[in-house]
Amino acid sequence: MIVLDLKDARPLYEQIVERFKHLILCGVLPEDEKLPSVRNLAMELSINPNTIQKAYGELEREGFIYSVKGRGNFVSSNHNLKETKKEELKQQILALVKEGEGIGLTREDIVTLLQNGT
Amino acid sequence: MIVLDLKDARPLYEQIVERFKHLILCGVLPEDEKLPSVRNLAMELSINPNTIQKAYGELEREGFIYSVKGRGNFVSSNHNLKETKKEELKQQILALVKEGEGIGLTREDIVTLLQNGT
DNA sequence: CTAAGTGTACTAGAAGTGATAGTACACTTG
DNA sequence: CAAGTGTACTATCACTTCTAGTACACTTAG
Repeated sequence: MIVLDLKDARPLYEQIVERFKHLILCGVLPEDEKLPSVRNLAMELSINPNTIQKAYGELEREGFIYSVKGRGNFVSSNHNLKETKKEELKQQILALVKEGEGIGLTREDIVTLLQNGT
Repeated sequence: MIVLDLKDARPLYEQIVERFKHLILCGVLPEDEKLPSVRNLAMELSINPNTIQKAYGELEREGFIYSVKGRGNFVSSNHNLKETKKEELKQQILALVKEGEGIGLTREDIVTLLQNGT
């Protein structure tokens, strides 16, 4: 379910966070689905349980999952998360487009890009 | 000319590199313009000369500037750099759009975004 | 030629972050 | 009760960033 890239410059816990965010936003992990336990996932990925805990802590802080002592971590409702993520993506795209305008990349170029991928 | 954000999570040398890249790509710094000397800029920014040297080394490695011993660092020709940067931006935008499609962000949404900024 | 300014290279150390290792405790479930 | 779970804590190692200081070769202005 989770794949790590040790050659990636980003920290392991960050990769785990991002991977779970994606799985949750795309609906692969439905609401109230139980995530792998801290110790299980650590075993599976051959990394330290503390690293998983750090990732889960971050996911909880950002509202993607909720945690129940003694039972496990579970997926939160993802409707609001989706809308937030959509807005975030739009702002990121807009920022890139604006950066491009400074060096001669037109909005027509972008529309063309969206149409045929070049 | 260069402004540092100490609260930024990114390393100082990386901020310097990005700032100069922007100034060069946008034409603020024309071809063969002389950059501030390592020691001068370090003084001005109140940071260590080694940090400037690291930034200049990176800019040279990436072809944005060239260095002449005893004289200084100078801006390279920026035509190819611009084209490369444009392609890079287009790929980044495309990647974000594809990510958005997975959670229900349509290409029409993007076109609307480009038209009126929302 | 000399002095000042320049790029470059190197070592050393402080501080912060990421990851590991190990332990401990409270809670839930079977 | 036993096993599995989340959580918290300390200690340690490795790596990166940044600073500090030194040294040397080159170019230019005087």
